[in-house]
Amino acid sequence: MPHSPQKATLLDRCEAHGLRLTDQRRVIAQVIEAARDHPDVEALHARANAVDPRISIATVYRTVKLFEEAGLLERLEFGDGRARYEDAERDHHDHLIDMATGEVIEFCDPEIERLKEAIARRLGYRLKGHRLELFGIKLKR
Amino acid sequence: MPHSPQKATLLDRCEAHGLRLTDQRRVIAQVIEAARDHPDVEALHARANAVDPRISIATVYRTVKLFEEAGLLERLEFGDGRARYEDAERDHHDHLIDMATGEVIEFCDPEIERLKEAIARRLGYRLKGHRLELFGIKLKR
DNA sequence: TTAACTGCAAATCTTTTGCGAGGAA
DNA sequence: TTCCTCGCAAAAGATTTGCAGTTAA
Repeated sequence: MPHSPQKATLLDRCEAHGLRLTDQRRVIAQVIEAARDHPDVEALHARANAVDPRISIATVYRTVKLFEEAGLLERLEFGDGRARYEDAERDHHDHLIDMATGEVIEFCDPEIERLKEAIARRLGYRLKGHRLELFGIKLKR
Repeated sequence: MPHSPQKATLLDRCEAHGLRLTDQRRVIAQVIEAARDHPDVEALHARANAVDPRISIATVYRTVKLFEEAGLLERLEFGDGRARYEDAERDHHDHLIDMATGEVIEFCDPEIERLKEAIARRLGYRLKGHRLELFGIKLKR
């Protein structure tokens, strides 16, 4: 079976952007890449500290901001007052938040993506970013 | 020409919810209803103070939270760290944010609304809330 | 070498809350 | 009368920043 094309690691993309690679940034990038959820800064700091306890939370804040400004990370807000982050290189998707449990389900619908583009164009804009969040309650059975 | 059905004022809906009507809440409700933009708490406080300078910002925070929990207001987040509010009774719409100017354009697309419902259902959820924000740059010409 | 980066602690910003006084029902 | 609400000021939570020492390139 064919395998999907290898994507550049977050670390490689940092380098490609000319960012200086420190030990701290290496660890933080690795933690983000390994994440299968949507960690906030506190969670990233905890995970990074498990690898290297010298990493301060200020550095995590500075690093996610830097990465986000470089377009390497996407900042998410689920309405609980904390920012969450995920690797921007992942295939685009939207989020459905389970209002009962806080669980976040990712999904991607090509038709809705197409509509986003079309609506922006109709309003006279080039679409640069977009965010769709659904909030729901699990149906019984 | 026919006129659209009269909607209950925010104040009436407060009363219908059994909320105690104080001078402060009356002013704040009136300010929200008169708003044609998406004011944050600071802006609401400033406008309320223009009517009655005795209204503290703590009361504005408490009131918007109360109104939101009663389902009378919708809380919006445009990614700048401050919550914004609008009357929940207004017809549903989404937002396109002009990344150059911060201007917010409202729109409503029936097809996208239908899709939101369909996607939630497909994932096994009943849709209770949703938020779509497009970020764009104005096309030349 | 040197500009960029880091940890620490203090500062900032938004939002919440304890308390005693005052007001709606 | 009896809670509920208010203003004030302090507290809390998330994020940013000044500073002086450290490090990648």
